[in-house]
Amino acid sequence: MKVSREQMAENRRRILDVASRLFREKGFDAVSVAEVMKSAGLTHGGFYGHFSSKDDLVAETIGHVLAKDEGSGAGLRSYLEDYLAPRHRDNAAGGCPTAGLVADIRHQTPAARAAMTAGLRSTIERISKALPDMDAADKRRAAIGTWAAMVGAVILARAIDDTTLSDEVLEQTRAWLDATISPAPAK
Amino acid sequence: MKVSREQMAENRRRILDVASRLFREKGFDAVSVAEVMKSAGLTHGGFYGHFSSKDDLVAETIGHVLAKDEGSGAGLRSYLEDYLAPRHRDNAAGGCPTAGLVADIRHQTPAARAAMTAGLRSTIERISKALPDMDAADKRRAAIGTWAAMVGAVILARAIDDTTLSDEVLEQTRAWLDATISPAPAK
DNA sequence: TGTACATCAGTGAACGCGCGTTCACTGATGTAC
DNA sequence: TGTACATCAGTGAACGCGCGTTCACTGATGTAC
Repeated sequence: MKVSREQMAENRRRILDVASRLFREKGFDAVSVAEVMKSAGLTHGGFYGHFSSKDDLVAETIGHVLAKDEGSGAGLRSYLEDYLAPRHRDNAAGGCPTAGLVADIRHQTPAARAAMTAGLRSTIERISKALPDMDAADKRRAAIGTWAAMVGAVILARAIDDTTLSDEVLEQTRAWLDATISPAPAK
Repeated sequence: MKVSREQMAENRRRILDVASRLFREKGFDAVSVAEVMKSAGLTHGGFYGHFSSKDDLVAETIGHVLAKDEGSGAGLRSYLEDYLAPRHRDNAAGGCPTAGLVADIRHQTPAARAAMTAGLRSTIERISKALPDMDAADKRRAAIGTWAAMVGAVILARAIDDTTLSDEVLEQTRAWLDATISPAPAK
């Protein structure tokens, strides 16, 4: 049966929300169109009224989730603390879309890669602005290095089988970044 | 037809070599058993004489490729230079197994995760030993942070659609790590 | 404002396809004599 | 060392299954009067 225009827009939003969680949790390939639609409370046949293909959903989802992911607003130090935490590692579905999706992007369509590239560009700029006083070139360098280490550490920690080592990777990376970001903030 | 014992052992080795390249290039899910066997010069039916399942191949491949990946032997600085290079980014099939496979491991069997964890543990130790003089705790911290940034940077660089930004991520991470590893090596 | 009907969002059965896996068969290997 | 035959690595057709996608249908929406 037909639904109202607002209902349809809300359905589309719910499909994207649910897809972004499922994709982060399981990866693009391991999530079926039927699973996304069922999780959104719909049947799979209606999918193609909203998206032209599963690839289209993937690209739209990346744009959708990165638009929402506008940082905490708090300082870089507390951002690091939340990011490099077991809670974040264990919550891929609700966690950073970059950490959850970036490695899979290599095998997706050009539209999906473009959406992810835009997200990465803005994240690097956001981190750069949050860095303490240094000249612009140093800020950009530190922002890129810091972001690479953050994403890398969460990906490594999620792969590791052993909680002790996994926790250590997060905690040591956090301590190391804390130290390198401001070499002497005193105590 | 039956083949000699040595031939069979060589076939198994070739399957693992070919699988490790294909998995790094396309990801575990996107490579079929038939594709691996064909690339190894065999037919798909013979696969189950060597491995009990595709999951088994995945786990065996990780052990196989990590056993081979015994570092360059050269110094850490030249390792960084090769690792954080466009040539490495563009050669996922022949590149670092960690950068190529670690993000996918989350969705694999416990055996596969255990093999990857062992590889990560030994890589961290290897980097730790290659670091210049500092006390043991600092070495381990720097090794973990450095490794996270290396893996993260290559994964980010491979996701990015824009060569300029991708090159920049590699180069800035390299420069940043170079600077943080030895704060004042003079010139 | 109230009615008549064209529109179209969502339904669910059905499709073709590629996947992992199985199995009856083949013929070279390698052992027993 | 040479022959006879049991073994078994590899072959290729076939299987069941889940996937992305299509389509005839339904019935609430929202527009024309």
